[in-house]
Amino acid sequence: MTITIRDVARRARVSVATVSRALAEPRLVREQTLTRVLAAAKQLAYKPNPAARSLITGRTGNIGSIVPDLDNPFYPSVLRGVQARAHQSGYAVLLADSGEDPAAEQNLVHTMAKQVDGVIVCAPFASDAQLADLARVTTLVLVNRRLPGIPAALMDVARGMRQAIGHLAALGHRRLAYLSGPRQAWSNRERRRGLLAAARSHRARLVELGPFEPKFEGGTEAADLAVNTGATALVAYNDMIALGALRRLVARGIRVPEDISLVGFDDILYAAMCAPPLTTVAMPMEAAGRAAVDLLLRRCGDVPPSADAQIHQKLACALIVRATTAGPALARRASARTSATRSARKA
Amino acid sequence: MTITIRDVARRARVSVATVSRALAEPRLVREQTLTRVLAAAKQLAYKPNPAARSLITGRTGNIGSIVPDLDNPFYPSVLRGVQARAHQSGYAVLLADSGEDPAAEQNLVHTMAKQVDGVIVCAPFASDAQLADLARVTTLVLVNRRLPGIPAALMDVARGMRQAIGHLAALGHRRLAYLSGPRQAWSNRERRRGLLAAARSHRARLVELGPFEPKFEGGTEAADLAVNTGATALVAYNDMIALGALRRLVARGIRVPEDISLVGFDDILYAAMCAPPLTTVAMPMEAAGRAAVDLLLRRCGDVPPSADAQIHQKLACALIVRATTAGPALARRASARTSATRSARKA
DNA sequence: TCCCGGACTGAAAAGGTTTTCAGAAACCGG
DNA sequence: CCGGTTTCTGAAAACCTTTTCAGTCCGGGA
Repeated sequence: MTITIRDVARRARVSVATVSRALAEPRLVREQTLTRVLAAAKQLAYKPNPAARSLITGRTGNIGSIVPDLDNPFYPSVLRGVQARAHQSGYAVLLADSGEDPAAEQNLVHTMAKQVDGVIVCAPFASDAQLADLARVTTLVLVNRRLPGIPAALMDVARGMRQAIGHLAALGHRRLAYLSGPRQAWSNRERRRGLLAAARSHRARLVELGPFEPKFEGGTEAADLAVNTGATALVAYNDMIALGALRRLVARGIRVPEDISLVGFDDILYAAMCAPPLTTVAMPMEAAGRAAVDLLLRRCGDVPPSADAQIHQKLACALIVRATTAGPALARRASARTSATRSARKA
Repeated sequence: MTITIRDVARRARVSVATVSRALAEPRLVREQTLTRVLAAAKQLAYKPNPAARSLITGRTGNIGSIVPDLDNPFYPSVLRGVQARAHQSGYAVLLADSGEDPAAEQNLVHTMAKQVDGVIVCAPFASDAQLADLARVTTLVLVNRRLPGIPAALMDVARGMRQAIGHLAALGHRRLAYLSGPRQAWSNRERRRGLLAAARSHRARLVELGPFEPKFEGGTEAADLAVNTGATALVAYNDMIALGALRRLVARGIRVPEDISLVGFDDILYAAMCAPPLTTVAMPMEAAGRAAVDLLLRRCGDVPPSADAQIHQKLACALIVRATTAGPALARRASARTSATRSARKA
């Protein structure tokens, strides 16, 4: 039933070797035979069996892709980039959701290893050692995580933070609060570091709150704590927290941005959809996905290794000013009217 | 370098056949040999080569999964279910994004066909004929799409719509507007049908608007048209449109739900996060993903086909009442104040 | 005329596993 | 102790492709 290379060979009256060559390296066969083979292949709708091919070549044409949580809109966006670029290069994508569990991540990579040419992994929680282990079992590319020796698609978080804090400082904010994400998360550490540096250079006071779960609920919790700190502007670990905080602030009658400013991080789809639309630092998630694939294919030797090939690719972030930031002067005036911010000033 | 079944055989001093049996059908080998083989396999960290295996068995252990757009939060949720269930059953998931293009869908299925045991596809736009074609090239399972003879994970949209309209009718609404999704989309046709039936049985007047792009922008457009129809309640094709409409209404000073009620469809993550939180019909997306995998594995013969096996699995939807619906009495009073709704009443 | 090289093609090995078939070993009742 | 099962094991075929190696054929130079 299933049609193989022998069928094509028979129909074109050549050997299987010739068919293989005609399809893989056309310049190795005579013009006349080539057309005969191609015609036969087309008529029979021949599709090479990838299992047989990969058995002998050792390559699979697949790329693994591990994300911690498909419900976090950040990752589907990365995936989109991965998927698009991979398909463009003739690769298929194997998807796995690790459920934020580093142990599961390990397992997934191990089981995947044999059926992919490499793995792209978003692993905010795994330890450096764990990742180093994984790099030993397969070709690994990280997204949003820097580790010496392992290729990675990174984002210029420091610059994004500088822009965000610069924006707030320019508006006149001097007292900031950071709504922290999970303490062990690499990206939280990195964002925090960027924030600290930026705050220092702008001589802004900064209090750190949290850690909070990087979800909507975490944000509502964060908001309640933040209003008591006297901060005039809040910088959230990510948009989910920011969105939760936004909603909670509004629910408590604290106006954004009049009473308090709010900056998110990531620029997920909803950041533009909420009311008021969220000022946030846009992370180039799709581009990161594409970059990761490029790095991977370069590593796999599919692409000739050019001398200037970096193993770390850093992508630009950009602050997107929407409607949750404004000057603190308004906030001070307004605070006389809401008990929430009044008590916050006392603190 | 790579360690094969022969290495295990040699170390356990048995034949490769025995190793294969020990790992696949342990009851076929003697206790004593079994432990020897298992020990050897473990020591060598032996992992069978899936290519070699699938070459001979004809099965791949992979499930293909095609979604039209990863940016629509509906699909990552489905994917989550697919992924979880598949992994649970020892299958890997091949992901592809068709970009809402039925032609690309065809291609993807064809290229995937050889490396998967079956494909789960969300194809709102493909024609029945196209899908029937695909079912001929591989084992196909549809999500959210009914077609005779092809297994599918469906959702009880009609019931969801009945609940939604019943809810609005109970609040006193008699004039509804449907913010339609893409005309060719199967789910739009189905939701529209459910809505028409429900509206009729509640003797509510219904105007149809659109079609709109099922995105946030489509919703803003829809809102502008809807305010002129005199409808007191809006039912949107999906949450993205509803969210867009919500934001546009609020921006125009039309209060939701006081001036106009709004019901979404899907219950994507953001539906609970916006302000006010969206009343919507929850679609069991993750459950649908799981159900699709179950149907697929049953079709593949992995699971013994029980007599009562349905090829169509229908999952329940449920209206989730949040804060965008209220009685129209308020709306009427309020309309005197906003020119938008005043002009709408004239229309 | 002969030899050499290049262009093209075919036979066969290799890749790692499962599965069939037949043979060996163990067991049982007689 | 023997014939007949039953249980267990091994050799080898099969899966489909790529790739190596050797060969054929042809033209051109000596």
